[in-house]
Amino acid sequence: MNVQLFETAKQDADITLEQWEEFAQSFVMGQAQKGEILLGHDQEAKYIWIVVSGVMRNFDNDSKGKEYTKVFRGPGEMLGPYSEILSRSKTRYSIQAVTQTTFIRFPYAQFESMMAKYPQWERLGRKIAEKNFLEKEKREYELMHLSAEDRYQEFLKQYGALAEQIPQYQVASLLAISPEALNRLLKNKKA
Amino acid sequence: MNVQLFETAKQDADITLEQWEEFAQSFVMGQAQKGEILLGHDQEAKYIWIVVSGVMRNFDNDSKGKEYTKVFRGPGEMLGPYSEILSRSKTRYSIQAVTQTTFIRFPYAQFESMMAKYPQWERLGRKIAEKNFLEKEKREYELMHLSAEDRYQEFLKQYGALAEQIPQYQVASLLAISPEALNRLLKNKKA
DNA sequence: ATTGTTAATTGACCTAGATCAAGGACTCTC
DNA sequence: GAGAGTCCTTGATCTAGGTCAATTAACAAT
Repeated sequence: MNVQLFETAKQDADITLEQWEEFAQSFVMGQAQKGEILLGHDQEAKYIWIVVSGVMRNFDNDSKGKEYTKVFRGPGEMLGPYSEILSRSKTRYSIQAVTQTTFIRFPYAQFESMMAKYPQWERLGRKIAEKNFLEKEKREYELMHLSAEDRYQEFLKQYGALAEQIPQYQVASLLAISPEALNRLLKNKKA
Repeated sequence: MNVQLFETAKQDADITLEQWEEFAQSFVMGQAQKGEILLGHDQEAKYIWIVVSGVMRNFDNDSKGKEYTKVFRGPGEMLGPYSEILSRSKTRYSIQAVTQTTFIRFPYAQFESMMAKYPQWERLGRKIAEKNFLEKEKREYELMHLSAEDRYQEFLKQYGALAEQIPQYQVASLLAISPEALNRLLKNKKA
């Protein structure tokens, strides 16, 4: 996992192995049970998680308890309160283990100090921000242009094998529809 | 305008005046009539615009001709086919002058070469990507959580004085509702 | 095995916003 | 000042998806 991430970093921004090791000093391994909340609402936004195995998600719920999921992440992917860190605010969206997971966690401050020290890391930081931006643009497009059904198709395409590990009501919360609506949509598909 | 942008760049990333001038060599001033399309669908994505006066927008339309606006920009703000440049694809969203405008235009390649040359520019590039990301996250939140009416309130808050210069049907296309729906919403407000 | 808990399913009904169609109001231009 | 565009307004009707309520299925935990 660690190795795979380094390879990407090397390719994106010529990160050296020495630098990566300096960075990885801050890594802490951990595990979480299905459903466990790793970062709750209104807490301090400090850490980024890397999924080693399992599925994690970033979600919140409104005043009526309705859930909204921003993203699911699987093995080799990162997630965390990125926007809250950037805007220096308390967390709005929680981080949760969707399934039993193993993860690596590091403080974003460590990444920041790498960026301050090495221009290549600044570049890596830019690439990451750009990638996240592109992801959000795609999402904006889907939310604006597509029907619930078409968003579901996109979901399948994007998440592939991960999709099966995610409970239906959480998928609904990603698509911004009710669990009942998703259920009916699926029923009609089969017929 | 140029001066104001430099000040921001200086503050965000310690850009020096010499560097800024090197960058600004690529600036070309221009004007556009109300409604004029500066970058159409399916063209090569190369340039970024800086609004000097007036209002510009980034929009597209689906197969039925329905419009979708991603963003409006006013004086001192930038817009362009950012995601298309980053993903090296042909433009999906067009750039249009909403009102009579004056603008500066520069090739993104110039910005890229500044980033390759100076670490501070890499940092500036990161800050810009992060800012754009935060904007999209806000938008994702609004599209997922808020009703058309609440999105309209957010629109007023975000765009302030610019709002008055934008035709109603274009505002509707930002909120992802039909012009008729926005009109009714406004009528009910007044009553 | 039995009970408690969480998730999925189904039905009945409701509502925000879409769509279609037809007028008005305002600008321009000649 | 008469058309010709645009844009805005209003009415009638439709529909995707929401909400509420009840049932069943799946899974854990004792």
